[in-house]
Amino acid sequence: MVIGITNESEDGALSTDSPLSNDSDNYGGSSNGGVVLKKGPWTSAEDAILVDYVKKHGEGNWNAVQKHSGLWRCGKSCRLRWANHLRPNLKKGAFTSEEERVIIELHAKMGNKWARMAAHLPGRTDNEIKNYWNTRIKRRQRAGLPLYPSELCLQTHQENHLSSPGIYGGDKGFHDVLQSDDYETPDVMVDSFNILSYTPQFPNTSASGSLSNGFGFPQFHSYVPQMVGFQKCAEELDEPMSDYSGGAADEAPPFDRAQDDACDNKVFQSFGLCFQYDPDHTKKLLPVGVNQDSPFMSNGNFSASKPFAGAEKLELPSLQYEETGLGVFNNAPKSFDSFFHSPLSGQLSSCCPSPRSSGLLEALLYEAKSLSKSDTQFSDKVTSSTISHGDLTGGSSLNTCSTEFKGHLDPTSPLGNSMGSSFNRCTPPTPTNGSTLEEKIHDEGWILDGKMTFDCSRPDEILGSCWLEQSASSSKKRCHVTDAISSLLGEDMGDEYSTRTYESVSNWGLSSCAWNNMPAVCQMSDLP
DNA sequence: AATCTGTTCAACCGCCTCTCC
DNA sequence: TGGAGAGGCGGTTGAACAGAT
Repeated sequence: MVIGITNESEDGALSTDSPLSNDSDNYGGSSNGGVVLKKGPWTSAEDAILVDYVKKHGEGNWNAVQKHSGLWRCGKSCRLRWANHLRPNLKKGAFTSEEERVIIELHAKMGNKWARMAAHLPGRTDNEIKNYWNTRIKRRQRAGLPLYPSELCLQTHQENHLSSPGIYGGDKGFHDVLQSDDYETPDVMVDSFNILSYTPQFPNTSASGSLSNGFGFPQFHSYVPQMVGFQKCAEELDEPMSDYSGGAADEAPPFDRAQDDACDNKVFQSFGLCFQYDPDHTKKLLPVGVNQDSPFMSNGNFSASKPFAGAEKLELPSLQYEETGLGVFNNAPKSFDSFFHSPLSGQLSSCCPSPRSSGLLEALLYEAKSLSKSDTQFSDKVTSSTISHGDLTGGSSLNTCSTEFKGHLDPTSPLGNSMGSSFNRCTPPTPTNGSTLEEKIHDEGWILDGKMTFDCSRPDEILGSCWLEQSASSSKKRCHVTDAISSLLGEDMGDEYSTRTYESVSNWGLSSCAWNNMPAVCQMSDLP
């Protein structure tokens, strides 16, 4: 049976004898036992009916509203309307600065627990908060700002540092976490205001004296090229880089000194991945706090869906902060220094503002532009860097990148997969030959053919030796790259940028090496 | 003035948990 | 104990609006 729907004028006045419904043609409706329930915007008449009903019967039993009031709305819709718009004591209007502050704090601690957050903000609804947050995310993303104020990060970090020795100092290595077959996101259940955070542990790194703790802010989950920004900020602060990289045990990095917001932001934006620095160079500078549970890091992206404090059962990411998914290199200060002091780094920092809110495409363009400006100098590095750093590997087994590469492309990679996610996110158009970009990589060998050994810890070398040199020495491969990038970006953009963006692609690979915990030296051999 | 693009926010949907029988 | 219903929650959508071109 379909109940007849009457129409209601725009002002809510009923045009027929029933206040219910109407407009179902416009907004559709769901069938509930043959009754077509109205959907879409509520009219004032419907609101009045609902308010009247609640006054008489109280909240709850929403499915009974329809029966008792004749309001042709499903119970859920009634509940939502009441909770979000009709219930008393609702605050309307923009959030106050205090409310915003609370939201930010709460989100840092809770993640996307809108309802729980709303409980701390009288008069505000979860929907409001959710909308606000999503808007804020976009806004800050556009502005290239971190989601959370640095003070909050620092505060939270300090709390983390103090409150979670078991996590930071745990025995379970990051390898274990990452590589266990049954890896799963660790749950960190905490009291809402007693924050614990989870940061994966890395092997061969001391719980103290590493930058992991110091940089264990999600904001620092970025990528190496952007570290130049960090350096720059350090310079502005008159703080030599060594102060950071060689910090004493338990010494928090002096981010609290970066009071200047602009600089502060630079710092926080600049460090995506966190590195653990081993001063004796025998250990790798490993990405630390590559915490996929972080709201900032998932799939190499900034995710706002999770509290960086690690509260709550952690969720899959929902969005954002598409960080430039570029390289992650894991090595000791030499790499830092060489990178920082390389012409490339200088130009990167000085010429090309990092696309903070960029996604893969932006990252590509950014990288392309950056690298194009440093081509001359950079090429020098390229031609001299095809070396193997076996000394860094110790007894590490060498993995062929053909194997690892598949891992990189695995969107389920627990570390979020800079490369896999990049490809998967972008889902490049099918290249002309019908294969995907990934397939091109494998099948046509424009990346991997030939024997090649490179040091994953040396992005400059990888960029040079693996990709650039290959490309430089083989017009064919360069063309392949060009084609692939064109496919990825679309013909127009690809034409413009592809001759540069193969460097970026190499960064993805590099990033993936680190993220997938590859040995420091990756051997590209025996590949098609 | 028309069109395009971005933003905001109300509402819906699907999934999950809880409660009751 | 398990199934059904109700409610809650978070993600997503799309209309309305505003600003830019």
